[in-house]
Amino acid sequence: MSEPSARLTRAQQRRRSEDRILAAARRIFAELGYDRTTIRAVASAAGVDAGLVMHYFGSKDLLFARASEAPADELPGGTSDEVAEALLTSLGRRLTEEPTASLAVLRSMLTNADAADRYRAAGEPQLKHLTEAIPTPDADLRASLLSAIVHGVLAERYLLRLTNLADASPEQIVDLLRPCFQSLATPPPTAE
Amino acid sequence: MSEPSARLTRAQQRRRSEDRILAAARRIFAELGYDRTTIRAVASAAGVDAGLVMHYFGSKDLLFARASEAPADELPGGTSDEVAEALLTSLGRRLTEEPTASLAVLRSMLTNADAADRYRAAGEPQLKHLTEAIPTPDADLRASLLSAIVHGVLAERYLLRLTNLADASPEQIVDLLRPCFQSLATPPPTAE
DNA sequence: ACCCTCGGTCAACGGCCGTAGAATGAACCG
DNA sequence: CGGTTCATTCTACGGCCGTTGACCGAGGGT
Repeated sequence: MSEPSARLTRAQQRRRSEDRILAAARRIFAELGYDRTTIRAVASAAGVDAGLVMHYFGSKDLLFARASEAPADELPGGTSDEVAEALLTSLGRRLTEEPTASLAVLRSMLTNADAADRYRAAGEPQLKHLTEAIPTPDADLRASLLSAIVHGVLAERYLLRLTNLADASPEQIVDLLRPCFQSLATPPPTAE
Repeated sequence: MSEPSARLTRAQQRRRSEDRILAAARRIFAELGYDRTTIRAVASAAGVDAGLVMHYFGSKDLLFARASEAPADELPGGTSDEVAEALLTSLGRRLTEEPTASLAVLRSMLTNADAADRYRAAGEPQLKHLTEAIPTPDADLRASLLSAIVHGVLAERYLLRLTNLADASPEQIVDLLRPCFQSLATPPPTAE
């Protein structure tokens, strides 16, 4: 009996507004970073008043926290080769479907302590995972280098939009990086 | 008759103040990035008034431009192997002596268009150089990946200070990255 | 029909920032 | 010594921002 178009219950209204605010926040945080993003701009992009954003999310920090929530990729365990391939697959996916929420963190991490913490927290389990799979004493450094490479590529492709990286196909990037990842994940087979 | 300690000519005074302002600006821009750095903070760290900074440098943008001037590394030409090794050497040097001026750019490039342009401009000749030395059709992409790796490592070591990367010795990092760089700089010897 | 609830707006405050311009006093030059 | 230059400081303006609290009006339960 309810009209299919207009009428919304209060809960629906609220949810719709919150979703629109979060979507706008993710987009703008990812585009401008934490500092240059203003609550007023987010509100305006979401079609609401700035006061409403405060009302629902409490503060700019909390809004950023909510907007940058992103499920971390689960890397399956296994040999170092398998983990390297899994990391490549994860990178390939992130090169295919632009991960706006994690881009917000990536964009802001160099100038905002909260975002930096969030970045560390998101990367830590993956780092631990990688470290455990790499059978060398310097496993932790190797894992960190792998992480640095992944994020360096993502940053230059999506944030800096360096044309070479932005135009390349995910497969091409992944294929070029494969030997790179393998050399870091596995001890050199040359000496034995 | 001039005291060895105190008396300074006007030109000396000016030069001393400009140098102190530039040094403070480099440090703070590198630490906080463009946006969070205030002229007042730079002036205070340099022991002068904010008006003086404006008087000498004209604007915050111009101050940033002056503070982030850094001579680019010249990469010698040669085979792809040699260029890869030269890039590694350059990275090793930047891991040994912290390059404050380029850290200011690195810190700010994700949130400031000027810094992003400066970053592109600084990297472009090196990229061209790398591209010319790599004998594959996808040389430009390979060069960009190499650049992304270098800057990813620098950012995580100096800006994010991820402990694994911050504690490692430059030699260790360079050695681990060598096969990585070689695999990107040279076509795979497997297929032939 | 009543009234409480609550989504939403509006106007304002206090703070920090980049920047401009007047004022001061010492260094320089004749 | 007198006047000019110039390094330096002080004060203030206008703007943007995060945040607040009063206010409005339409649900929605009873």
